[in-house]
Amino acid sequence: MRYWLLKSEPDVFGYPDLERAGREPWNGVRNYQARNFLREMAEDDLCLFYHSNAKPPGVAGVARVVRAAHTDNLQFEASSPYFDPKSTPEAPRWSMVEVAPVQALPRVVTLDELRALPEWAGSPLTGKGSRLSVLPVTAEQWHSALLASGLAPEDAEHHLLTAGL
DNA sequence: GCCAACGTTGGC
DNA sequence: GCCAACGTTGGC
Repeated sequence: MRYWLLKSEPDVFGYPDLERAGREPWNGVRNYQARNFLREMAEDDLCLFYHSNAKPPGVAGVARVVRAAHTDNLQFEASSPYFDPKSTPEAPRWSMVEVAPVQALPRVVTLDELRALPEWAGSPLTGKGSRLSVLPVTAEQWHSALLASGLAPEDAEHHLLTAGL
């Protein structure tokens, strides 16, 4: 059981959109490092849903991986912005997972707040100029972020989160 | 294999 | 809207 962070622009697809959708393919990732992390994800791994390009940017919710990595077919669709002419069905280059909502955080934990937490020092998220959109989160980072959101400590425990699904 | 040009991300 | 940081592309 691992923890991750997924970035999404709320103007395009925010945490409330995930709640409405119920389930969403995390497609369109076209960065090799991010793709490799997607491929490491397992079903029931938990994700911090991060709002990028937001005011303020920060973690808005918790999501769960409901399907492990498989082919992102948008890479084959010429009309898609995520089309990759160099990829072939025989050797697909890009993968996606599917995620489902777990719960909205009582309060958005902003990037500034995360930067102030010692657990987040050295994370690709808080580093200057990092653009990585899928990244691993340590258990310490996970708990510190959820506690900062105002979740009761017992609710910040992942097994209670998953039990409440 | 180098690296300049270019496109994108995402905080500010 | 700006622009720094970063990844990718492609000429050589």
